[in-house]
Amino acid sequence: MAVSYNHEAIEQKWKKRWEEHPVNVNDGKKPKYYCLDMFPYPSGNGLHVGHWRGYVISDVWSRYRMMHGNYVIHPMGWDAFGLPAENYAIKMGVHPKKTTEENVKNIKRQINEISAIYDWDMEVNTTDPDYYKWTQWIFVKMFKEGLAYEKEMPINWCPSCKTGLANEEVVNGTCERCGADVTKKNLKQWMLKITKYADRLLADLDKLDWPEKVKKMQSDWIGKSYGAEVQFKVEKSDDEITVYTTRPDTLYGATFMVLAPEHGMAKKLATDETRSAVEDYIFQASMKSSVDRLQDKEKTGVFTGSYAINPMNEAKIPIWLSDYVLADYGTGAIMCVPAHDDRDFEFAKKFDIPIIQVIAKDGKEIENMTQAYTDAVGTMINSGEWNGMESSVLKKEAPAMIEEKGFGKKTTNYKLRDWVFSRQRYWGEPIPIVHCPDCGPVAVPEEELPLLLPDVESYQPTGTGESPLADIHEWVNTTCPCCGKPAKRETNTMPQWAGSSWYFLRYVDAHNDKELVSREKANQYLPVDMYIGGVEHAVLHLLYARFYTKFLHDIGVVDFDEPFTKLFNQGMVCGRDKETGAATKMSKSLGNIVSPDDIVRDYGCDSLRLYELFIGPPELDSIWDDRGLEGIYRFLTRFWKFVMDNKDKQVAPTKEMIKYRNKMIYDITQRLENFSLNTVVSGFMEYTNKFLEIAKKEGGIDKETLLAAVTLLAPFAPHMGEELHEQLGGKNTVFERSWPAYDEAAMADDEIEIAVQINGKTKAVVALAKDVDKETAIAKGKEAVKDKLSGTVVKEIYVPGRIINLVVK
RNA sequence: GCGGUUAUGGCGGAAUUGGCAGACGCGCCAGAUUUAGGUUCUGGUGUCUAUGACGUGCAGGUUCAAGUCCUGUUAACCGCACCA
Repeated sequence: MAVSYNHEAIEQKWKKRWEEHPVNVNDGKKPKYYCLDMFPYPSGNGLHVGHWRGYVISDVWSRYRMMHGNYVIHPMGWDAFGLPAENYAIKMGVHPKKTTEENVKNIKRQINEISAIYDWDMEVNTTDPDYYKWTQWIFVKMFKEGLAYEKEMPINWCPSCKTGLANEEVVNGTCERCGADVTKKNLKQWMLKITKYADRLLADLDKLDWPEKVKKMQSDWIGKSYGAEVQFKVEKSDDEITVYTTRPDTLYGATFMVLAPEHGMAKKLATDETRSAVEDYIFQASMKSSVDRLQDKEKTGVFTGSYAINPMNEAKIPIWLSDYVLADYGTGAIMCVPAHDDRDFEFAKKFDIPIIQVIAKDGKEIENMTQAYTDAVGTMINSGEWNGMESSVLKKEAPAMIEEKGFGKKTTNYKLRDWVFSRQRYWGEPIPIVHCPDCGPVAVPEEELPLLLPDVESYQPTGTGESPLADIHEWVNTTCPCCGKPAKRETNTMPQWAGSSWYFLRYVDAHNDKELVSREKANQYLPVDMYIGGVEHAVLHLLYARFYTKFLHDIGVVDFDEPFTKLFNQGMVCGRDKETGAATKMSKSLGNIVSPDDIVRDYGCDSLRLYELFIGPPELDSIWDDRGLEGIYRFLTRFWKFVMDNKDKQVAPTKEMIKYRNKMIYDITQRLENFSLNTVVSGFMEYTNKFLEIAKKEGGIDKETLLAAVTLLAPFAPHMGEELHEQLGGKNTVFERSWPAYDEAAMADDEIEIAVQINGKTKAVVALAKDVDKETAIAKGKEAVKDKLSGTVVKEIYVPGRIINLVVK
């Protein structure tokens, strides 16, 4: 009688064994494969089963690559700067470093429960001075290259977190982290010139094997548009206003102009009659929060009293101010063509401004226009020398024509803004800059890095726009590295994204104290072949990491300029709402968190790993169900028994065993290659059931089939894989074995069951030889359904291996 | 508003190029084992007015044949949101 499945004993045994003899070793000859997880923030809440999902997927994939002869780089680390530790410090007075250490310890313990092949020699922690030395070093390099610069401007400000935010961190006008309404605050900030890379960040998306959705989100975020800048003279003045338009073809249809209230010319354009109204409007606009401005509402505006001259036809058009025009996009001023733009149409209707159509839809003007005609399709009318041209053609040619006339120039624009990089918080990398009254901002010399984050008495953000570091006078007051005179340190810290934008480089050379990463190692092991993580980083982290990589490429640190060749986004694991049955995000406040710790104890790591995959298609959100886990445990028990009961029977392989063995290898491999991991698990169940059936009939199963099944299962349930491999007489580790190969000839069926339909409805099933000819097949089909066949067969369809359909009238 | 994803039994979900809808698992029903419960094993399980008909959000269409293709439409979720 075989020993029954004891997950605890087996898992303990193999965890220990792997610790002594790691299975993933670099012999310097195997080709590398870099499989990366998005590294976690070491939260005090620990991991829940949702976190496990991505880690299990990446580990299965890593082990699968290993069995294809790769040396797999599969590291893990900690993105440990950030607000929760700092907020905890404010509340409890515990140093964030201490909190972080404790959390890392706990989460590392939890992650080890997964039994993934993480190489802890590569571990990095963004809050480790040996690590952030290089985060600061990159900043210094950017500063020296002119990519990091200071600017005073109104930035997004979270009044709750009391810090500035990047555009990417503002979600629907609220703070990405805490949900508070974001306001504007005028602050001197460090900025990173990510816009310099806009074109490359956009163009190189084509090189990436990423979900289309993510590529689309990035390209929308970069938001490149093509158009023209056109200069309009201001009537009775020497001033000119430049507008940006993507529809220069409609230039003759411009009947007014709108400037953002923040536009530099706004006040100047006011006349004596309009001055008070204009100033009032500008003031009101400045008081609105981002949320107010985003809200769907009627357009507001004020006439400045001034007029602009359309350079094409000398037409005099009124200049208005309105907050529907954004100050920081294009030139902050637009020409308005109400006939062909929805927003301009709405504005013109409200303020009774004339509407001139310049594109004839279907060859004629639209009568009683009730909405703008925005397609660039139709013949130009009311457009002087452009009359008769096709709008879509003119749209492309107009910028050059305008440029030729000297009225403006062809240009492109981006929605992407430079990255606001300063945070007025404590728990981040100090920005390594000294402000000297004479020399201006000077970088801390590279040999003085890391610039250590000093201890403070109070972690409380000041709220004034200064970081808590500003209160540490002995730290702030220093000397200028350039001229030696008294100077002050920059007191802002970097955003959490700084450390996570390059960590994947550091893993492969984590202990290098001379360089960020040695060029040899970087080029040998990178880029990342497979990056697995949640879709929530589609723009933030992934865009920043691409930017950093391109910069490091440009300064010669690495030879590649895209960090992540392939990206996979796993879906969330949700809880179920007890009342509605609807899927809800697992959260502490809803009390629907499932902890992996209990499950590992009760069912074992292998069960949890398989269930994380079986729960649903890996790219979709799924709902956790404890009963599903029971089913997996039953399967593993059955599989265990199947192998243990048959391992010593020494049964010679039958044709059927060989056939199903090959089919199993084929199916599992195909599904795995397609990342259809839920059906891999169902495949294991199906084939196990099939083999149990055969074993019952034949008195056992041949050893090669058992070994194939165990080998296939190993990346998914590694402990059971190892143990059964050993039980079957295998030496060392199952992961030394190559992934099983299949023989297509052996898996072919001699007979294929084919449905026989009459008028598309299945009436019978016949077994046909695999190479049967059409006549025989149809004859057999007819024979099988002869009782049900009435009328004349007008058409006979035979699709080999698929179907016989008799069309009867 | 624009863009995307999704919709299949009581539940989670299967279904290369259009080719037997509901694999696999959960749950449920019946039986075996057990003093009993649980475990395990065997069989069954889409619906209905059941030898047949109907069934993949809804309404049409193409086809010998549609979950799959086309047109329209609804709902849920996600992303962007006055970017001129």
